[in-house]
Amino acid sequence: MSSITSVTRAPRLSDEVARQLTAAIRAGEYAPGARLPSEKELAERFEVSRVVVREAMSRLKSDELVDTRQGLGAFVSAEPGRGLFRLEPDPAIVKDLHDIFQLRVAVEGAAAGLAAVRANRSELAAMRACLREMKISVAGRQDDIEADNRFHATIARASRNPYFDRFLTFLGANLHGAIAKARFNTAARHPTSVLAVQAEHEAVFAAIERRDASAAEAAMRSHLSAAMERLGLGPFAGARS
Amino acid sequence: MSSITSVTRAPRLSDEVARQLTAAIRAGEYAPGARLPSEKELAERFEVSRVVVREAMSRLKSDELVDTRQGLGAFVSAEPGRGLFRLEPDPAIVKDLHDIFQLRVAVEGAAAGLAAVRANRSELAAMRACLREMKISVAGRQDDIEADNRFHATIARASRNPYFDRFLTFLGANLHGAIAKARFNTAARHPTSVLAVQAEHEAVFAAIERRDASAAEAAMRSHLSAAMERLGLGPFAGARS
DNA sequence: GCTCTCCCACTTGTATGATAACCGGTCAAC
DNA sequence: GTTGACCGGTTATCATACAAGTGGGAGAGC
Repeated sequence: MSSITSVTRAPRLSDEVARQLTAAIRAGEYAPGARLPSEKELAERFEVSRVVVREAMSRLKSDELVDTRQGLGAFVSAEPGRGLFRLEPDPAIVKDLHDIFQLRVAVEGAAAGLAAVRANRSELAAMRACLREMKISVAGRQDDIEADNRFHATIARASRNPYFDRFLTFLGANLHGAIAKARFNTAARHPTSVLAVQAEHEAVFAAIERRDASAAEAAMRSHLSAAMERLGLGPFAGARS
Repeated sequence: MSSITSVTRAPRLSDEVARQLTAAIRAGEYAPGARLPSEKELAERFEVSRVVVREAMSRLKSDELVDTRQGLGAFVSAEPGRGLFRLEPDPAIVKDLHDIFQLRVAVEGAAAGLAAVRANRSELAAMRACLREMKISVAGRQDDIEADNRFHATIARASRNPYFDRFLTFLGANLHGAIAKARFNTAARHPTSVLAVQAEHEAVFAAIERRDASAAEAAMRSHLSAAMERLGLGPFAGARS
């Protein structure tokens, strides 16, 4: 085993200043509406130049944490961090992964319910096409992740609620890396699960096709809950009793 | 009617540069992984100083749209805007309001289901206290928005999933202003709804207290769906059939 | 004493020029 | 062929200056 490791690069000063200011505001050190110290004073306090402070402030402004007015100063927003929902990059902790996935189960379940009511003919056809593709892969004992993702994305789109769509895309992008890793780790232990997955997908689609919102939601939740277990994340605790 | 209106303040240059760069990246003008023009070149192109460009870049970095490396340049992220979910401030359009509220119904319903399984004694007590407070207000034909919000927040917390909690707080903050406005507009038309609201809240709590996840979820959805209708947003289309 | 105006100190916004740190490539030296 | 010094280009940081906006206080005018 070699002790060689990638070196830790010195973090940018503006990153660090932004981090500390964000933390201070979130901790309530500066109440909403309160005025922050001037850029000059912050620069002295952090022992950096004003440019660095300004770049940090620029990020806080973009996060709607503060609002600045020329000649007056910088003020903490009335509702800090209101227009923004952030997820830590690459949630490595299993607990976090479980919780985020749980959120996805809830939202995508509801999306499937809506899709059952609202999906049009072309969207149903798209889902059917994905199922066909996956079935071919299943015959070869393989999974087709690409068609899988497309199937789920089509359902999200068919909910006809762009916020469901966007939020699921967002969650998907954040879970993607972690899922791939978990899939790799547990692949050997569940060699036959591709058949189960295919059956679950078909159950979801069948419910959507017959316009049964309640069944579609239940089927999607059941599918995703099973997926959670396959990934070693434990079950969706609050599922239908 | 006076023609006096608030003056339009000249936007900050860094805001404008950040806006244009963001748009360009989102439009795919710079593909993921591609290198952006150097700060010097961007400064010349936008006819601003390098400071302005750097402040704009600082925001793009914070949004995880680009990644910079000293000596190399700025590169578009592999998955632009991955760690970030944004909502437009003050969604005025009823359609958007409906869609966002629908998302909330789905998530908060699931949260109630989880709370039924996981809520501890102190959380149940907190919910009970909120109900009592609201009941007092109901007797005086008034609603107690503060206790109402606290009731919902307690359920979110009792889901024991911080992501549900945070996301609902986030949605709540974004809906708050619009809800207040809608409430004001429709208050006169629904003078007796406070009684209905109280009954709905009690149904939610009763289900949570007897640990019935399915009933808690249904009750919460029914409550929020009714709330949507009271606000003139139309029903939650994909509700349990 | 009251009011109005002007001025000043302070703050943020922008520009400029300089230096340090860093990167990839070139090319001579060995 | 490998090494290592060097170079041009890029980001990171700094110092300084000036423009523009704000609020308050000094002081004139009444």
